[in-house]
Amino acid sequence: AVSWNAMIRGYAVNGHLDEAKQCFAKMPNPNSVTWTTIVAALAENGNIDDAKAMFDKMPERNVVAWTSIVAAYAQNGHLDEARELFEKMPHRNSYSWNTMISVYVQNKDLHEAKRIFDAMPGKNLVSWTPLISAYAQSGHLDEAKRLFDEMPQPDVVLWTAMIKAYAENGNITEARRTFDLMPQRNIVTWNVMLAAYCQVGLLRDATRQFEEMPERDLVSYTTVISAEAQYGRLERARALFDEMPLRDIVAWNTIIAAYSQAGNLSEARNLFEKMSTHDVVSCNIMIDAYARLGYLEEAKRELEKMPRQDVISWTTLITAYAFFGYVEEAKALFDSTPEKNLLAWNTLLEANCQHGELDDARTLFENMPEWD
RNA sequence: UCAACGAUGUUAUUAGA
Repeated sequence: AVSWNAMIRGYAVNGHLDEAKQCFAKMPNPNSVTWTTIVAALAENGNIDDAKAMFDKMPERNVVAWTSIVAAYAQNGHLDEARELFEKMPHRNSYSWNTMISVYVQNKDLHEAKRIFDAMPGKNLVSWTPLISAYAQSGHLDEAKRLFDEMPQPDVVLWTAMIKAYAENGNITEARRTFDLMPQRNIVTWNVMLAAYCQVGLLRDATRQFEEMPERDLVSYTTVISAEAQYGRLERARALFDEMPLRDIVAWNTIIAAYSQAGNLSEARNLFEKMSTHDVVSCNIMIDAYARLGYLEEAKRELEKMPRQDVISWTTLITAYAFFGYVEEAKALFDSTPEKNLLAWNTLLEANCQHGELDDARTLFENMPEWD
């Protein structure tokens, strides 16, 4: 069973869900590990209903199974169901509690995260780290630091989170001090420091950091490529991209976005066609590449070609239509959006206001399911 | 022994500055 599980997991992490399922179907005696692997894999690919169906079919459900279905709902945006299941599960271990903490943190509900945290018995580093990050992200750097200082034995992950916390709040000096102070660093630590320099536009320091790093991975390259592009140094970005020993989809997306932002649609498209696979982000970048130059039809066609769109695909297109003055078309697109979430409502509302269609804006506003 | 939790890179909107 162990080797079967390894196979299934291998397929799952590489996105080969069908093979994973086939393997599962052929397997003589799936155990609880197998079931949980499948549930998690389904959820990661957005099949929350299938994941739940699997969970319900399980012959027995242990803490791990319960925790993964909780995480599954949360990953797919069903926060309330996640919470409900968390309350309902027969036993909770630290993984379960920690999952709930980071779920609330990801949903920017710091209060609820804190409540779970306070109620949690036997907190560990994994409980503290997301909370500290959340404080920093919401501008409460002092509180983040206070919690950090309370930790007797911070590990690399927590130290690195603290560097990020300083960097996010623009304190590059403290970020660097922390970097120098910590007992050991790993590649993520180096990358965070690298990104910190990039974010504040210290590209010289970033480049030096990049060269001094003990090793460079995909993230290191992509961080610098993106930064160079952002500061208008497209040539350098491209040179780095070409220099990469390996390129993943994020690296490709980054360089394509760089060309798009520079208005070089033909090279963006050229690279897009050279890629072996596209994900939602790649397509969104292309939609934007067309849209920002006013090629709205092409942008729309790109969206329609996508196997499935996300909020960003729609807002990109709707905003572009509105931006170029096609408010009616923007509205039509909005109406064809499968899920009208707050973001899309706001986008359209904004469009109406900008073009002086205040009556429409008011009607829209009054029909919104919620406001922020 | 294999499964579920924390730190890093790419796309839109708005806000901040």
